[in-house]
Amino acid sequence: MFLVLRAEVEDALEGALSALDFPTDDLGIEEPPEDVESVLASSVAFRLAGEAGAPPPQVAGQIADEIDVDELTYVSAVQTEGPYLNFLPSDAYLAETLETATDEDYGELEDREESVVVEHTSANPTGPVHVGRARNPIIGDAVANLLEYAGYDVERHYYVNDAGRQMAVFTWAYETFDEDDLEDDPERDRIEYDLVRYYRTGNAFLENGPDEEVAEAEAEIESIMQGLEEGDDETYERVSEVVDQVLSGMKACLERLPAEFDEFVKETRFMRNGDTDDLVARLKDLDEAVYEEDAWQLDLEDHGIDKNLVFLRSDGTSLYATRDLAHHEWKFDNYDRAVTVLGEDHKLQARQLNTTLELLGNDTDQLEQVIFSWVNLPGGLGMSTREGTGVDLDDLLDEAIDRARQEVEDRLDDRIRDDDLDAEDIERIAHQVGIGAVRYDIVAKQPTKAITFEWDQALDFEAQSAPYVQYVHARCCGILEESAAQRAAEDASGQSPRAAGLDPETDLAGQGLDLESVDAGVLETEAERDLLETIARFPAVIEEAADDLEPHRIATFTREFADRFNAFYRECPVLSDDVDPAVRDARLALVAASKHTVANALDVLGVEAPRSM
RNA sequence: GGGCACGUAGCUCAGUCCGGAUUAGAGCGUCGGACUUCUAAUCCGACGGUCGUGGGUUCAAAUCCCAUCGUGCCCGCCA
Repeated sequence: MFLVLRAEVEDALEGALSALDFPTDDLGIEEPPEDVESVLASSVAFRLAGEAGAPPPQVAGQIADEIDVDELTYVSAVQTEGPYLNFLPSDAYLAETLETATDEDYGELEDREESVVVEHTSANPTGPVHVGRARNPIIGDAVANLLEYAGYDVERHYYVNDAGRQMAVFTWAYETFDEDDLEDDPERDRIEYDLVRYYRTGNAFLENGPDEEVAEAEAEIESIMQGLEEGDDETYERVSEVVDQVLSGMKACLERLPAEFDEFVKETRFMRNGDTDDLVARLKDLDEAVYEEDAWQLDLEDHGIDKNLVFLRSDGTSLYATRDLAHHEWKFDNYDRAVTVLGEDHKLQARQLNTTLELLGNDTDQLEQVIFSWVNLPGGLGMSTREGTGVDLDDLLDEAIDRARQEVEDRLDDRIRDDDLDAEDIERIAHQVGIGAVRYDIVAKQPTKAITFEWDQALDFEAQSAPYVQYVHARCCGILEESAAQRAAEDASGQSPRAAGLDPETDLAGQGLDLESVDAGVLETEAERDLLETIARFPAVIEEAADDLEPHRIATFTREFADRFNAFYRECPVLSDDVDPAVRDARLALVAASKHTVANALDVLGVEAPRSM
């Protein structure tokens, strides 16, 4: 509804400005501070003061006079406050917001009939997913959800680096060493924890082993890479045995978040189908192509990139970057847009990729990157799979769930709501809260900022965390369930004509509450109106966050929303006996609207919305 | 050395792209309050900030420009 209101205000303002012969290129539309009654404002009078030869407040007055409020649907009045123009919402604005928000899909924008492939995580299949990498699936999943809500047709891809030197090393190590050669037991009973030991042992051997044996190993690794390059089936099978096993374990870990994918795209696919060879041929034809030190490279200096892009090694094998170019052209063929979530260490490669794709004649406007900074351990220590440093995501999630479970149990005695949580409920809540807290903590921050990982901070269940927002959802459900129970009781005693209760799992249409007869006009308190205005903004927040690929804005919204809801909860009883029935119904609709808003906002973030907690 | 990002209360962060509403917002922590009333994982109040620093542009700068300092990342025939 906010989007419609904004369009209406823009039209009205533009009309008024041109009627007064003022320029309309900058309408100065902004959102007013919290203590101002209006939902939209304009500071355009500041800029027009010089031209008008009058002080800004006077100009604002002129403009306000020029706008005929009677012609507007969602604006009830245009007021000036000094130089500012304030647009106040009409009853129709609030009524329609209440009505549309009681729909379960509230916040989902119209289908744009545009496909987007979101590639994220794409961690090399070398071992367990650690916390340093966890930012990628958490942000990536949220970006994909966000685009889906914004009306795009989204596919989620994990690009599997199964052709690089790392995998050749891994394959060699896996085939060469035995269980006896490995120093430690697996840290966890899952395949990637088992196999990563070979990878670590192999890398240590290559670094410190006897020269002669290392040379032999290198020869073997080289032959694996050559085999892959030539499309040799046997080599592919050998490497796949390692890749598929490790990947299956990583997949299981990511599913705990859950971060799920529509497709795991292997880079060997673009070697085996000939795309990489074709691409290399086309790259060689570019003006920027140079042959230096026996390797084919692209000199991108004229395009602002100092570092050459090597696309064919002196031994004739392709590189990750080469195959990624083929990969991206494939994306362009199959999707309207492509979004990639990358760590900041890949920034330069992303620029090279972009520039090269453009040189190859692609329209790179359809390619966007979301860059995030690294997660470090306290003391500035990094996380590495090869070296085995870092916190495993599995451990973080286990710890989060344990702490959440403890929290639920500690609070059990103090609960007022008589819904008797059983063991299964406790486990459910522990999972929803624990994992939700981890995801929220990461997705709520601007990805460009570096994060230092600290247990207590990541697992803080207090305000500004997932549980804070989840609690609002549980409160909504509590009220709706309670109302259902009350109505059922009334009906049983013949006091109420309404038989159906309200099921918080579904929307209100078709339930006992007759939305047609709900009158938003009875919502008169500031708390109610503030809440409704916040609900009204949700679709606009989705749109803006999606345009900029910034899911953290949804998290910011959930906090503002939770604040507003808690104010409403404190000041406006819904089910008390002394509440007028019309007010009660309107407030129930408001609670239902709140529930859908917060549930869907959390859904975008990939955080579950508990019915009780 | 060069490139890119980040620097806002003791701590963790919004706000910065698109400059505007006499006191720059939250949370944590500290201190003090609120559960006979739809769940207190909540709420109310107090304390706490030269928005890294210095210039500039502007009627107006946390926000734009320049410089500078600090931190992170990158500058491989690795991925």
